Amino acid sequence: MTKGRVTVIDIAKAAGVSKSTVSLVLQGSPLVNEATRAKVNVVMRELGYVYNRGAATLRQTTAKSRIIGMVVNDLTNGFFAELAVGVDMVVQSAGFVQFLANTAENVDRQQEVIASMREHGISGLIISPARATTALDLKAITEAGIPVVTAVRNVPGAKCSSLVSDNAAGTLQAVSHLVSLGHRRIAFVGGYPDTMVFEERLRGYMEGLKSAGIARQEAYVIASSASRAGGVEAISKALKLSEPPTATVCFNDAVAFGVCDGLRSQGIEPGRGFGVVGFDDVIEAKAAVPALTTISVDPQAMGRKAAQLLLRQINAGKAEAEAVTTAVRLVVRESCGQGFPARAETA
Amino acid sequence: MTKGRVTVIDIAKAAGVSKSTVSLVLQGSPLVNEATRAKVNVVMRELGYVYNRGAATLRQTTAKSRIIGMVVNDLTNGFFAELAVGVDMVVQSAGFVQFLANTAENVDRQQEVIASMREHGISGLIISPARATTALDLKAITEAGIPVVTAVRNVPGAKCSSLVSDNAAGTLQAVSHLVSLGHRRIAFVGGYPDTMVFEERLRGYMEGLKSAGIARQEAYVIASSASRAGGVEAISKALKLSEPPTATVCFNDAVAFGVCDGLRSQGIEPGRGFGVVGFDDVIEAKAAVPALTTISVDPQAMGRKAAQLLLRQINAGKAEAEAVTTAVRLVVRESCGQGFPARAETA
DNA sequence: AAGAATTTTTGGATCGTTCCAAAATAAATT
DNA sequence: AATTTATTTTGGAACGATCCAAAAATTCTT
Repeated sequence: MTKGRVTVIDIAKAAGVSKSTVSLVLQGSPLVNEATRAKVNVVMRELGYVYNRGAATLRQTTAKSRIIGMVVNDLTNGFFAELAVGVDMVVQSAGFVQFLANTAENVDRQQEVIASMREHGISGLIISPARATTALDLKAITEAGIPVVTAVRNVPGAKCSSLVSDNAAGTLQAVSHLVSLGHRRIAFVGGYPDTMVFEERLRGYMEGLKSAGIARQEAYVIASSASRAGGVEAISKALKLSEPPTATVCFNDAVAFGVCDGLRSQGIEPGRGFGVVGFDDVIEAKAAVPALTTISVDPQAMGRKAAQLLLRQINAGKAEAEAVTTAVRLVVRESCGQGFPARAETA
Repeated sequence: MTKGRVTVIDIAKAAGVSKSTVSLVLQGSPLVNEATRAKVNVVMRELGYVYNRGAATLRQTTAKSRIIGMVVNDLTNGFFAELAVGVDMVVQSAGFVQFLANTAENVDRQQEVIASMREHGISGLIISPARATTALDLKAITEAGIPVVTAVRNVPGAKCSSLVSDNAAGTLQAVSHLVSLGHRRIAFVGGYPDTMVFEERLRGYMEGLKSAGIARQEAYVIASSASRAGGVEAISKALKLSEPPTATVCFNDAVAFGVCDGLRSQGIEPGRGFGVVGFDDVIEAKAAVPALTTISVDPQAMGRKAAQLLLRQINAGKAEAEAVTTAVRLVVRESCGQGFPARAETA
């Protein structure tokens, strides 16, 4: 409408002050007289002024763009979507905006988006790295002094903060729970063995068995894709064993659902004699039938925590790398039933 | 390390050319001699130059920030996460980055994030609006000449392009399918009646009944929240009717899953005599047991389409509002079984 | 070899903001 | 009234890139 966009100078002219004064108002400086502040604000509203943060960022040597980058390996997965939502929540209320990019586990794409984000001058980066990410991939950005927090998965050797859930503690709790219900033939199913998360969850499972005095059985560890389909596939293998398990600790909830599906297709109802425990506590876990007993990670809370960690580092100016692990807890619902052997079912 | 960041001037000095030449190289101009271009590129790499897109955008009157805004009402919902992923795909490969913000159906928050995005100079906006959004909420940004595309839900009266799936056609197909299987008592369950999407899907359902010569029954339309829990709730109401339905067309897949849960808890196995059809075709629909017959919307494809539409408008410079509806198709899987009354089940 | 035509390079000026040092104004003190 | 002190306001000069018109270097003509 009015040629070009409205700038501080237009405001200044219309309000009868200098551009410097307008700038002062913009930053909420206490130096400016209340009356003029009010006048300037009115004029800004009237002319429909919109702040040009790019120009501001350009000038300010020290200050930041108020943009944070969020890179996620698989937004299609509810867990990571929740993570992003958690980040978004605190980032938004701190007056930042988030760049969000999905890498679909593709490291090249990941590098591209990080580069692109840097061109836009992000003040910090939260990344749930693609599977094959190495410390080298993050070197450029960390060396530029931009605070980086890895979430969910960490990148060994990278000079940045990390936030991972206490995976081993989780599966250990899961095993103990199953043991307390009387189970002894407990399998660990699902997940890709070459990831650190798999390794840690498996370790917790092993420890759980050991502390219960149960001998470890090679055949009870069944890898598969970390999806519902993977769960179906894995449980069908498990049930073909000469001594099939009576319970499974699953790599994650998606796998656990698949396990339930697979059990049902064999005429076994999960939660009645057969115990299933998941990992992640995704939203559907509560609503499923039977409701899934699982290890709660609360990805949204994790996202919030990651964002807080990052913002703290941005504000501090100095990025001291911290490694934080977030606690995890067993949520008992219905998928492990009343114990094993099956006790009386109530109506 | 080196004091401050590396700028074109540093490059120019180090390469023995003027900053203008460096700028030309940056834009891939054909005016510059191949030899010097190579030299400049080498120096840029050596000094670890990163382009400052903010500065560039400031100067260029015409050009754009290469940022697009993406505002989503509920990223926690897999459907919208898929939508965002679709947008991200084409946006990324067009060399843009996306700001992504979640509004959690909160219009105030939505307005804040839009304002914030404008300050950052987005070149365009894709929005899946919060439920209570009105044309007024989008007035400021559309009037500023920024191309806007609404996706999934549209905002009546807003001067922007819109992309919605053909909801009525979808439920109509669903009803026809159920009718062809022999069903006559078909309910429509789930969803909030005050939304346009609900209205359209309901309309398709009505039309479907009508063209099959089935009388409409008030009691067979059962609203509920558009979630799994809502589905459980709605089906339990439906089953209490004196003449309970033998099939349901569900507002969306989440509701459909809830319906399946609810049926099972009453000892009815979905797909064996009782037909369930969903809407959306979320990722889990295929993997569920029984696999869900549903209307496929392919949110990711929709996201891609929305992004293409937006980019076209950004490139055209002029934002001619278009209303696009994307086709929808019935995906027959297992949740309607072999027909009604139940035919022979194969092993 | 001189001029014309072409290719390549180049200094300001500029985008919209913030910073700085200094000026203008108002209030308080002698 | 003349200072001193505190409060407000203000013009340039940045920030890092792009644009423009014009200069410099190169190649082509005759």
